[in-house]
Formats: sequence, structure tokens, C-alpha cells
Amino acid sequence: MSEPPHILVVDDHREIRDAVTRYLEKNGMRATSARDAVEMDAKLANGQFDLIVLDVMMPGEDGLSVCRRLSATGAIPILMLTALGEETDRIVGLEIGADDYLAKPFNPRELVARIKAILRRLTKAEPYAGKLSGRRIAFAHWILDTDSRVLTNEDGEQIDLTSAEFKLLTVLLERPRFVLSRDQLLDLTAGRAASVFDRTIDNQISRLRRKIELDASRPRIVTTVRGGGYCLAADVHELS
Amino acid sequence: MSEPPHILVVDDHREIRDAVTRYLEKNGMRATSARDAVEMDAKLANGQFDLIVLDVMMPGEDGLSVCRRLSATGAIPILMLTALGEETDRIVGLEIGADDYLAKPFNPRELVARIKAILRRLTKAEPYAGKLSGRRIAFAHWILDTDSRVLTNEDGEQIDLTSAEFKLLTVLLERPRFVLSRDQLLDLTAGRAASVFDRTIDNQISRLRRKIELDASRPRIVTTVRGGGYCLAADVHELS
DNA sequence: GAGATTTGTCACGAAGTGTAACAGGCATCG
DNA sequence: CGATGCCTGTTACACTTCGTGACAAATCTC
Repeated sequence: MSEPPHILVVDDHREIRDAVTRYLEKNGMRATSARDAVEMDAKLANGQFDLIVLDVMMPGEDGLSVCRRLSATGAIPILMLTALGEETDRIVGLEIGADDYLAKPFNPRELVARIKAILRRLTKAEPYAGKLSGRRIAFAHWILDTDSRVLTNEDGEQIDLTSAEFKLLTVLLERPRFVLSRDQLLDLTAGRAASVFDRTIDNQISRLRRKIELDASRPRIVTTVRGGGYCLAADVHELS
Repeated sequence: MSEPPHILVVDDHREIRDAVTRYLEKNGMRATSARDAVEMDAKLANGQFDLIVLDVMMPGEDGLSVCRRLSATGAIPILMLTALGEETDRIVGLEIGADDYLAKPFNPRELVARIKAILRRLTKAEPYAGKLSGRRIAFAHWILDTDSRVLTNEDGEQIDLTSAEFKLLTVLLERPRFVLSRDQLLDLTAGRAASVFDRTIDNQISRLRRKIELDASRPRIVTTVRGGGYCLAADVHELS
């Protein structure tokens, strides 16, 4: 989530929708709103969202049903808005699948805090080395220990990687033989967007090659795709 | 938990304590109250409680500190009460260990709902690897005895840790492979916020490495994440 | 309360990273 | 085939972030 998180606000009351989206935007998030379940589905189909703020009481398909439906796939976290009444107990009680809920009337500040808490919980759940954490990954003539960030070759020679090099290599290793643009790499490694003439990735690739290629002037492991980006050109497999 | 759950309410305001305990009892729970951390400790020592409702702002040891202390053992779930202000973000941001929080002024009904939610969550899904409760923790080539604060390696060699080193190591061991910022580390170990150019954590990391790393100049157990913080890069498991 | 140990702060050198600049390579077009 | 312009690799350098020795303050021990 390098970009500001994108929140979809689903509520049938115009005032609430507007107030919430405005407040979220004021707090550095992007916000889109939908009036009901149908509109929500349409927007979900098109855009990429990080979280849904969902009102329970809605005409048409109600919030509980929507929540059940969405959480079945587990694809997107949900924060429910409820009128403080019987429903609260039900939402909490039934494990509908919402990640949190907030009773109306609520303090917008708390809404933001809880949204952030959910997002943080989710992103934080990912350890530093990503999916490869705690493993040993073999590729080309190297074995990477994703804990200690050390590369070992067949001769037992060891090379330490810096944080940036390690992160870059990890991102590549997770997608072998797949071309990643500089933009994607920068996003995936540093979580930021590239400025116009950004040579950061080129440089890091250069530094990485110096460490892992047999002949850095003729790279075989991390290859350049002209006009495209870079690509890890090797088989990758995990060791026990 | 076949018996009604027993809740300990810790708040320095008499009215809140009384109102909350009354409300909890009306909802089928047992409730006991404590005025401050000292009284809380006394009651904890005697009775058996299922959950603590803990106010952040208290004279004497404050709620954050108490929470940190209690959650280190992981023995009892905590719901924090906060004035909606700066602290909310901090509580949510740092992994203080609270299971949920509620902003004042709150609806008592919501308090009950959240308490029930926590209790339900806990009785249901136990397998949470985060907190360490065992007294012998194995990681890398070491075994840490959390009672005596002694590290033992495979050769039987023993190393004493100072309390700061021990606390730091413990905090890291509870979150293997997660990057913790200096701010978080300082907060979690010492319970204070970092001043602008605070090198306290750097130093403690340095001292810890000297004791636990094979080659302190090339750390493999506690790795540095540039711009991020530090990370425990090893498997951690409790022994018996 | 003196001495030992532990901990926090300062300072400075070392290492890592981003940006700019430039050089060389490759493609396109005439 | 040569000129032109874009893309990439690499060096150099500035700037930031880290590691750690030294010392002072705080804490513990006896």
C-alpha cells in the first residue's frame, strides 16, 4: 500500500456519505462512495479498494447480507457502521466477517483511527521478507537466506546484501521470469512512485548485479528488458 | 467459561467505575473495580479475571504502561478506554497489546458488545503464536531462560543479559521477522517516546549484538532495516 | 555510601542510498 | 550506412542513516 489507501463508503444517506468521504480525504486517504449494494458492486468491479465502510441499514440488499457475501471471499476488509441497537450484538455475535464495527453516531476521528488500525493490522501481518520469510531460496548459483539476508554460492562464499538490495532481490525472486517495470519495482521495494527521471532502480540493479552476477557487464541473472524493465532470468526454488 | 465472565474495571473516576460495573452486572457479568494500578495488581493477585477494562489516563502508573506490562505475559485480554485524542493513534499504532479500545464518551452498550466480542474471539481461536509465555525460548543458536535472563548456546556457554538487553530481546522475540522502528522499540521496552536524535536503541542493539551474534560486525540474528528499524531474523519457539 | 555495573548521550567515522551527470548502446529514419 | 534520439549502465558525490567508543549519569550491590 504505497499509495494512499482507497476506501469505499457505502451508505444510503447522502449526508453521511459526503461527510465521511470528505473526512477521509482530509486524512490522506482516497474515498469513493456508493449508495447501495448494486452501486457498490459496480465500483468494486472497476476500481481497486483497500477497505469498505459499510452501513448496516440500507434499502435493497442490506449491510449484513453484503458483508456476509464479501467476507466469504475474504478479499477485502470491512468496517460496519451500525445504529446502536439490537443489531450491534448480532454483528459482533454472529461472526459476520466484518473486521470491526462502529456505532452511530460516531466520532469521525475514531472512524479514521479504526480504519487505520485495520489497514495496519493487515499490512503489518506481512513479515519483512514477504512470502519468502524464513526460507532458503536457490537460484542460479546462489542460495539466499531470507532471514540473515546472506547469499551463499557453491563454494561457500558468502555475500551480505544491504536492505535495498535484499528487498529488490526478494521482489524479483517472488516473480521469476516476469518483467517488472521500474515503476513496479520502486513501488514494491520502496513503496513509492517514481519521479520523472528516476534512476533509483537502475542504480540498485547495478549494485545488485555487481554482487550476484559472474560478469556484471554481461548480466545473466537479472536481465534488462529494453523499454520494459528488469527480469529475473533463472529458476527459483525453495529449499526445504 | 461456563461461569459468567469476571471483568476488572480500572479507572480513577468513581462515577465511571460504578456505572460500568453496574452495567456489566446488569448484563450477566461479574464486575470488580480498582482505582489505580496498585489496587489492580492487588486484585489480580487474588482473583481470577477474564478481562480488564483499563482507562488510559490514571494517576500513578498510567494505562499504557499497565497495558504494556500485562500484555507482555499475554495472560489476560485488555480493553482500553481512551479519551479521543492523540493517544488513540498511539495505542492503535504501537502494538501495545490491547485487544480493543473504546473512546470516551462511550455507549455502555457498545462496551458490553466489545467485551463479549473479545471473549468470544479468545475462547474460539486459541492458536496465536505472538506472545511468549514459556520460560525457555529457542532462537538461532541460543536458548533464552526468561526467568534467569541467561542465554545458553549449544556448547553450554552461558551469557547474562542486563535488564535492558533482556527487555529488548524479548520484545523482538515476540515479533520475529517483523520490522520494529526505534520508536516502537523504545516505547515497548522503556515505555517512553523517542526524542529527536535518540540513539538509545541503536546502542542497546549494538550491545545486544555483541553478546548474541557470532560476528557482531556482520549481524545475522538482529538485522538492520535501513530507514525502518530492526528485525529479529530467526525462528523462535518455546520449549516445553 | 563507595564501588561496580548498567544505561543514556554525544560525537564522529562508516556505510547505504538517491540524484545528477555522462558515456555508450540500440533502434529508427532518412 | 550514418545521424539522431532514446534508453540504460556506471561513476561520482551529497546526504542520510547507522554503529560504536567514550564518558557521564543513574542504578544496583554490598
